[in-house]
Amino acid sequence: MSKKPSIPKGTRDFNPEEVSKRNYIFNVIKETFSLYGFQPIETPSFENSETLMGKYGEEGDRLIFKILNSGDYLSKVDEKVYSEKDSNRITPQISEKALRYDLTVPFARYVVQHQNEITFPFKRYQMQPVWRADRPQKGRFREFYQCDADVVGSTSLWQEVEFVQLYDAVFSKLGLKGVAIKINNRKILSGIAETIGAEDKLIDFTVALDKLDKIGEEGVKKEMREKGISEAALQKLQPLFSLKGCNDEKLTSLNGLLGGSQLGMAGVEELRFITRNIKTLGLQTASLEIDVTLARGLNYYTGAIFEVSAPSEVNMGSIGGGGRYDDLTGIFGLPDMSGVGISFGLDRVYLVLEELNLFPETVSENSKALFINFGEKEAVYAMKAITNLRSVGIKAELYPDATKMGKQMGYADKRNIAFTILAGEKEMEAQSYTLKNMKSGEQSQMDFPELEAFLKS
RNA sequence: GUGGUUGUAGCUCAGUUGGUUAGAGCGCUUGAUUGUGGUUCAAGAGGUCGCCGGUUCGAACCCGGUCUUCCACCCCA
Repeated sequence: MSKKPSIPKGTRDFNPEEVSKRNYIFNVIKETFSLYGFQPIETPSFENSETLMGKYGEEGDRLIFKILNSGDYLSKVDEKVYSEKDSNRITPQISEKALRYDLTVPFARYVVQHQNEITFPFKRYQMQPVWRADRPQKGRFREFYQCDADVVGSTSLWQEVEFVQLYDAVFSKLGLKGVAIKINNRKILSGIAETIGAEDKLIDFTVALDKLDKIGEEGVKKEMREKGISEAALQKLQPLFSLKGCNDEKLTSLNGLLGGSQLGMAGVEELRFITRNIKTLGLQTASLEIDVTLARGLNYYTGAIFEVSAPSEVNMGSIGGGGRYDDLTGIFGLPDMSGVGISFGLDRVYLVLEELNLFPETVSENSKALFINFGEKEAVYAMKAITNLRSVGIKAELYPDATKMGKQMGYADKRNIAFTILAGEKEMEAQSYTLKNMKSGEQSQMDFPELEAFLKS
């Protein structure tokens, strides 16, 4: 057993069926991105460490896969640093490159680097794997795909409106009904922190608030107290926990709560614009819900924050997220470039569709028909037909060996090929083919035009 | 990073207080069936019990370490 080869923790192999299903999701997302005017780019799977390090917080830095330098990398290490055995200080000396951790930061780097060639607003999509040195668990892998669409160079809230539509379009096409797109605004979170006098504890405050649906009101309050948020502040926060009703009602309540905060009010206005227009335009199957407890990616979001959760019955966490960041390219020296984007987690969407049995049967990239091999002369006859079928786009193949028929049938059966075609001496004489439906067992003899027409339908 | 969990045939799993030769179902191969698969029947192949070490007359079973699986927390897609 131990001698068997294996793959690293948190990685996966994909069999033909799985790849077909993944491609199906991939294509739906790609087509939708394209339909909304986004254009594809790709970036390298690894970047210079300084491009990535420090962009995702302390936790993120730990999760970045570092690539060891080539050659005698230890010889260049500073003696003193080496003797101290401090990993954090040695790492930059032995590793100058790191695997891509997400698609947003490389995109920011791309925009800054290519700013003179880019026409703004720039709408790009990108669907590539990313790597994180996380401990794997349900729906969490060390190598997984993200599908991102972002716009940079426009502060228009119509972008946010379109992203909500885009989420709705993709999940509707995938047959994932009733998805809730949750939306919040970083400005509201800052505004609340301001009103309760906890600006300096914004991160602690939002991280705790984010857990509301998991640990409940009391749990959140307990965590906030532990982080040093005063009892008076918690008192002021009370209306937040009982925020109810439709989006409009929530916004009205928030207005009251945020009375003193200009920033908070601005956030409310932004949300009002988005929800109002979505209401006017309508959504196919998804719904848009304001959720003030939503607090993701605070490291760079400055305006709207999106999150799409998997349906509650599958227990998967978020399958997509995004938001607006006013200053993403600032860290690379290009200030005042506002951007907004969303991301789909391909692997999690896959797990959700699989669990809910939502993959259409037609995603298979399997052959439509297998020709039985009766020997050399018959194989030539079959190959002529196969060549013609392929030229009109019908997937067909010949069983490579002239073995016993039972074996060839069994092969078609196991590969789930819908039809087998018998072309032996009998058929050759009549210039015909015997087509067998592997599901029903029915057989019928026909000439080539009939065969082609049948397989094409 | 913290806590737990798992590992026995290709797959899913049994395996007694530590005791001869480690089992089942499914799958696989062959045959019944020389132009018919999925059903049935018969026969057969297949395992260094994750790995390393320890305790013991004796270990799949007990102990330690290690890797792996899955799960929760943290964080995230």
